[in-house]
Amino acid sequence: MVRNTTPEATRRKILEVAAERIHQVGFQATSVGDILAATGLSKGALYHHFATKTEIGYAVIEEHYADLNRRNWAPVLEADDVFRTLIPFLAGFHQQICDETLCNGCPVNNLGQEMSALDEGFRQRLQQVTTRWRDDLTAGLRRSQQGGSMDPAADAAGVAALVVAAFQGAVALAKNAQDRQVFVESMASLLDYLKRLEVPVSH
Amino acid sequence: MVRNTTPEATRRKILEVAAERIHQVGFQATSVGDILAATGLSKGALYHHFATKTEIGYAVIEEHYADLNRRNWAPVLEADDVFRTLIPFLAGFHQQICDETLCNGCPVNNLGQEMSALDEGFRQRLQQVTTRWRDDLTAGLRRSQQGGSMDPAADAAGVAALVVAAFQGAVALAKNAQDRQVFVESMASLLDYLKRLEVPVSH
DNA sequence: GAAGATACCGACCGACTGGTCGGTTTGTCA
DNA sequence: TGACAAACCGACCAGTCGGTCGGTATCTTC
Repeated sequence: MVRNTTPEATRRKILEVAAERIHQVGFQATSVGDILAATGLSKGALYHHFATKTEIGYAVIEEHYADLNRRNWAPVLEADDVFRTLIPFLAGFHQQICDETLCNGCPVNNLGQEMSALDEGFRQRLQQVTTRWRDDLTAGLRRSQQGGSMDPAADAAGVAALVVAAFQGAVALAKNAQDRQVFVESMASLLDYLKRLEVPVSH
Repeated sequence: MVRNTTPEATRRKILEVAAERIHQVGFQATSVGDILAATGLSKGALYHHFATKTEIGYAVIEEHYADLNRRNWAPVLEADDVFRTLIPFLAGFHQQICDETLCNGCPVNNLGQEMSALDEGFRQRLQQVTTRWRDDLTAGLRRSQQGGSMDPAADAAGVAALVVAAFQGAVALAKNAQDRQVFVESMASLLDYLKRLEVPVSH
């Protein structure tokens, strides 16, 4: 037996497998035994790194889903003109995402619907991810309003809330229908709205 | 012991309790024992009326959630001018719904996120409810376009998809945040969009 | 009023769950 | 080199779950 010199790798492996399984079937339907089988680890190893199954769930949110969400939306949130970047981003989103990912739904939304009523720790962590996402978008849209690309009369916080709600809702619809078409349709109308908030470039 | 002369009442009781529990904590977290305790029935009675726990879930969707959704949206979907009715409906929705219901989320969306990846029967039944909702809304909007109240250039199916997606997403956001404010904000922006699709009444 | 169906009872069952713990191997450091 | 801790092993445990089944009481039908 070769002792693992980087126990951190074991921890990461557990989290990776757990994140995938949880995304696919949810937290409750993911058993500790499943994670063990998929990693090839023993129960002792797993419970050496995590005190409970719940803590694995927490860690998955904090160390996987939070980053995943931020990485996905980074091109928008870190752009100079968030509003102008948002439009082509949403328009092209359905092409950059594969069927499998879309049909598994948004991990944050999935977990939220499944767990937030059952465990306050889940709820708070998931809410934090969503709130940050929405806050960052709001701040970006405000900058675009000041920069003159977005209608200053619009409520930036409201638009951000709608974008997040519509996005998550559309992914959920597509997941349930197992069909990306409804996602594309919803986003098309959202884009139609956003374009109406666009201020033409003046010279 | 007094034999129940209306066994249908027993069945209804089971479904009522199950629907409430499932709405609150989800299907997996609702145990048969919970339902038994809440109804005061015996296990034998329950399994006399339903073959499996899963079938109780199916029946709850078909006999409770489907109707619930249709009843809630009937004022809009059965109106003469669906588009014009939709706007005040959405604007007033957050007042007609109590905190508890809003914070439990939409049953259809909750169950969809939790179960559609686990059981095809759940997925199909839930999809049917959502699809019907969306189709009815699409048809109504088309009528409003023909009637002249809604911009005929807009894509009715897309707008309907956005309304459903944004609505479900906004409820989910409010549930996770345990705060109706984000729901109100999202709906306000959705309304802003819808108003832009409104054709002024001509005389 | 006998026979059979319906409604219901609850003790019991096997499967599976998350979690424990005594033990073993391996690396580190004095 | 010996002591100690970290990493890991896996048999085992108590509890819960969905589901079964032999039985009983009540209603209906002939």
